[in-house]
Amino acid sequence: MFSTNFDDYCDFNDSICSNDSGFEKSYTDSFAASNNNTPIKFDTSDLGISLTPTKDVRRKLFKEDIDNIPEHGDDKVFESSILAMNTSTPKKEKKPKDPNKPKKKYASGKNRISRCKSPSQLMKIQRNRRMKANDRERNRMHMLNEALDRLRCVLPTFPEDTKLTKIETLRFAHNYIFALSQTLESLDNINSGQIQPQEYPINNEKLQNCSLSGDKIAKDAFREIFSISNKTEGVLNDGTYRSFQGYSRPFANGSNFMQTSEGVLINVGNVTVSVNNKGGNCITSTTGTGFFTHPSTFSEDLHQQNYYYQYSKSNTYNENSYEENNGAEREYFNQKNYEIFKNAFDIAANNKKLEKTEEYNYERFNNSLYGYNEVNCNGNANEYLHNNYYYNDQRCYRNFYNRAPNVVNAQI
DNA sequence: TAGGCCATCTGGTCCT
DNA sequence: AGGACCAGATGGCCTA
Repeated sequence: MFSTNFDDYCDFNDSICSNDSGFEKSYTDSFAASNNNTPIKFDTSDLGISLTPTKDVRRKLFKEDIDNIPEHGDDKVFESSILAMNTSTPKKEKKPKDPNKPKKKYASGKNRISRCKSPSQLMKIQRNRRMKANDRERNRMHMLNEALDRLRCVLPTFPEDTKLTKIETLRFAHNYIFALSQTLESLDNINSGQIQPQEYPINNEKLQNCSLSGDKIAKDAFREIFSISNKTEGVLNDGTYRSFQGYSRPFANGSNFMQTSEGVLINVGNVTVSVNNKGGNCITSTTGTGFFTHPSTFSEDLHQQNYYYQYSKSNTYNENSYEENNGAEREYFNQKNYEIFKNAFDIAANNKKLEKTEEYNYERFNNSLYGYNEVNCNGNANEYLHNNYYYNDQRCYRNFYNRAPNVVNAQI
């Protein structure tokens, strides 16, 4: 059988395994091919030596694999097994050789390494190369994972007990960056005076196509749909839209942009970004083909939830307490909002509809205290106050826009 | 139990 | 020659 001395498999130098990989020297190798050309591995832990990784290595090997390893000493069988190793990567077409390229002055590849080497020596070299390559590959993947971890950390939320998958992290980052960039750009336009109050038609066909595709809304698509470059709407005077609601449709006058005394509201295809200069920001997402609401936003204690999240621990609302609690105590991103936010983007990206649940109760809200109607729009003080207060509660606009309930949203 | 996610091994390819 | 990168294969863990 094979040697149990690690040095026999690592006879070049200690640099074979890097020091910073977080792993001890590992050894799992493919020595031969079975009858069906499946690469064979074996675990040297059975040999009484500790060569298996000590952390995060879950790979275990089976006895039947070991049984297929050729007997030690039969170098010809061993070598032919190596040569017969199956390759999983399809071969690519080789580039034509450059006739002007000077020839190498020495033998290369297998011929060179084979020179003056016995088969057993050759196998040692091959194994050590493989070990080094495996170690490098592990380190490379670890660095990639570390980069993903750093990306997770800079996303707006990262609950302690929840971890985005790799693909979720990338998708979430893409959407988040886009939403923020659009917000910044719009704010710049306001500050520079490029945006002037005016109406313009929206390209509903392109908006629909863009929304149905489930693709991420790219900048060009955004401009094409909304012609946002120098057209938007100015501040409304009647307070109708002071509530920071998310829309998947243009606002009442056809614009996708709205500025109020409390911030700005921007429609970006599937995503609405609200930047509130007092009470926090909001990102809302819809599929464009229907609306949906995270069930949790329909719970009876919504009032208390919003009250707590937006206005800290204050129990009553008035203009004074609003200002007083506009400080660091406010919890802008919590577990609940993270899930809603993530779900919103996920649904928008995949064009999925949320299944209705028993928690949907349309009638309950039609005449609710927070229901939105034309009277409210025209300035009923009490209702307006509530609408303003529940700026991330989409229910109150359902009737006004005659749309199905509703959207998912999140406060950031 | 199937499917998703992940870590790891592996050989091929490209480049220095 | 050797390193980086890639993609296929594999098996473990977890969850619905």
